[in-house]
Formats: sequence, structure tokens, C-alpha cells
Amino acid sequence: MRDEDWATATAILRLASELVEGIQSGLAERGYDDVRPAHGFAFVRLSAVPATTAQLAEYLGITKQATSELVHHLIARGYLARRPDPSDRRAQLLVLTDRGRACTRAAEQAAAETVDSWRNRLSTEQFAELQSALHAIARPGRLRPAW
Amino acid sequence: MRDEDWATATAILRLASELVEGIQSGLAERGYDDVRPAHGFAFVRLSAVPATTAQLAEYLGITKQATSELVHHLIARGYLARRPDPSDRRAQLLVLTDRGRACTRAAEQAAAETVDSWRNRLSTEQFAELQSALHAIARPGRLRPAW
DNA sequence: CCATTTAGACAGGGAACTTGACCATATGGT
DNA sequence: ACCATATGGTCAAGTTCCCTGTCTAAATGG
Repeated sequence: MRDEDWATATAILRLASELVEGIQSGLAERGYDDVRPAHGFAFVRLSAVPATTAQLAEYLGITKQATSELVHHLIARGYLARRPDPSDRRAQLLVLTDRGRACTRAAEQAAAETVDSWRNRLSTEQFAELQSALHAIARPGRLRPAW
Repeated sequence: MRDEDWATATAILRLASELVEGIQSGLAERGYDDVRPAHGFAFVRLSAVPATTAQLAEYLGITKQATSELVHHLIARGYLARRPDPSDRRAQLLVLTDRGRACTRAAEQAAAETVDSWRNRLSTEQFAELQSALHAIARPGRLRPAW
């Protein structure tokens, strides 16, 4: 039973690793070779609702300073833009540019390709059961770098 | 369909993140607060068969130099020991000490606790199906840090 | 109106990784 | 047996990404 649990744990780690590598190489193939996994988590947060640097830092679980540098990088590369925050003259809202949205879509496509390869390793019923089980146990909330 | 795949991908990432955090906090509770996730992957490799620094570097996917520093750290903390390689006087085989084995067991226990919490979110049949599906699609081979 | 908080940036430092150079030992062709 | 080349491991220097500490400008709340 314990051995089974460890095998399950390592399977999750292997799949996560395979997924991240698939997204990274898929992005590179599509011309996005200047984004890191951490940037993807920022895109996920910002594609839902614009956020300030401080809110993004809270979401990513890193300091404002590190987030500030990450944001500078993404703005310099054309993935993000600043907009004034109407309710706070100190703050600036971060929004995805067209390029940022295109990169996000490319990442989702690359992820879907990896998931597709998983689908092909199982029967249709098995894959459907896997999907529903994963969705049932995965906790909602922040999607952050694992370590 | 594509949305489903993305949801599946994020579920895997969330579970991997939850698992790694669970292992790290479980290890800290048991007194192993000086090991990082990357060290765990080294333990996994070395608990099977002893390896040289260069072989460990190949397994972890990092340079020999970075591996050398990691090994120094683990030896200084009592997790690893060197043994002469009978077939190559330049090389030294790395083996887990008692402490290293105890730490590995503690990590497996902490991982099992997290997997147990997943088991409790599903029916017995659903969890069994999840396990078999994960084992079916996870590729064997190196277990490396995801990113 | 002033004390405190908060958004964001700047400076300095550390941890973990890289590339490049190096020595000692192995290995393989002649 | 010998020498050219490859390999195990380390040292040195530089990069990246993160941290803590500090600061200014603007917001917030007695």
C-alpha cells in the first residue's frame, strides 16, 4: 500500500515534468523562446483579471521585488503592458498584450499536445476516469511553480 | 476538448506542487530541514544503485560541477558517503548513509500522506482507477526536477 | 492633518546553476 | 610499450533568480 502510494507520487512528478518540458519545447518551436515556466503562471493570473505587481507577487508566492523584475522582463519583451489604475495613482495594472495572449494560447496548445499523448496511452473510458479523478482531487486556487 | 485538456494539465501541476510542498513540510517536521527537492531526486537515484558524481549529474540533468557541489553538501550533512570505485581509481561511488536512508524513508512517508489525502477525496474504485491510469501513462526513467 | 500603510523601485547579497580550464587516471590504436 | 584522446572530479568566474533592507510617493484612517 505504501509502495503503491510512492509509485503514484512519482507518477505525478514524472507527468508534471513531462508536461512542463512539453510546454517549454512547444513554446520554443512556436517562437517563444524567452519565457520561463514562472512567466506562464503570471500569464495565467493576468489572463483572467488584470492585477498590480503586488497582487501578482502574492499570487506567485515570491516577493514584490522579484515580481517587479519579472514584470520588467515581460514588458521589455512585449508580453505585458501597464495601464494606470483608476483607483490608485501609485499602482499600475498589468495586462497581457496581443503577443502575451498569443503566447498564452500557444502554451495551452502545447499543453494539450502533451495531454493528448497521455490520452493515446489509455482507453477512452480510462482517460475520462482519469480526467474526472484529477479534477476532483486538484485543489483550486493559485497555480504556482512547484519548487 | 481543448479546455478539458488545459484543465487536466493544470490539475497535474497543482497536484505536483501540493505533493512537493507536502514532502518538504513533512521532512521539516521530521527534522530534515536541510534538504531540497533536488536532493530527493539524488536519493532516489542512489538508493537503487550507487553512482559516481558524473552518473548522478547525467541523471539529474545538471552539470558535473553543480552535482559536485550538491554532493559536497549532502556529505557534509551526513546523508551521503564516498566509497572507492574498484574499477576506476579516479572515481568514487556515492552511497546513502543510514541518515540518508532514513531521510529517504521519511520523504516516502510524507509523500504517502499527501497521496492518502487524495485517496480520501475519491471513492475506492475511483482512486484505484486513478492509480492504474497514472501508472499506465507515466514514462519510466529518470525522475528529475520539473523545472 | 498627521501617523501609518501600501505600491513600486533601487541596492546589495546569496544560492544554485552555468561555461571554461585544469589535473589525474583510463582507454584504445599503433 | 607508448602516446593521443576521453573521462572523473575539482577550481574559478560569471549569470540568473531569488532574497532582505531601504527608500519615495501616494493612499488611508484616526
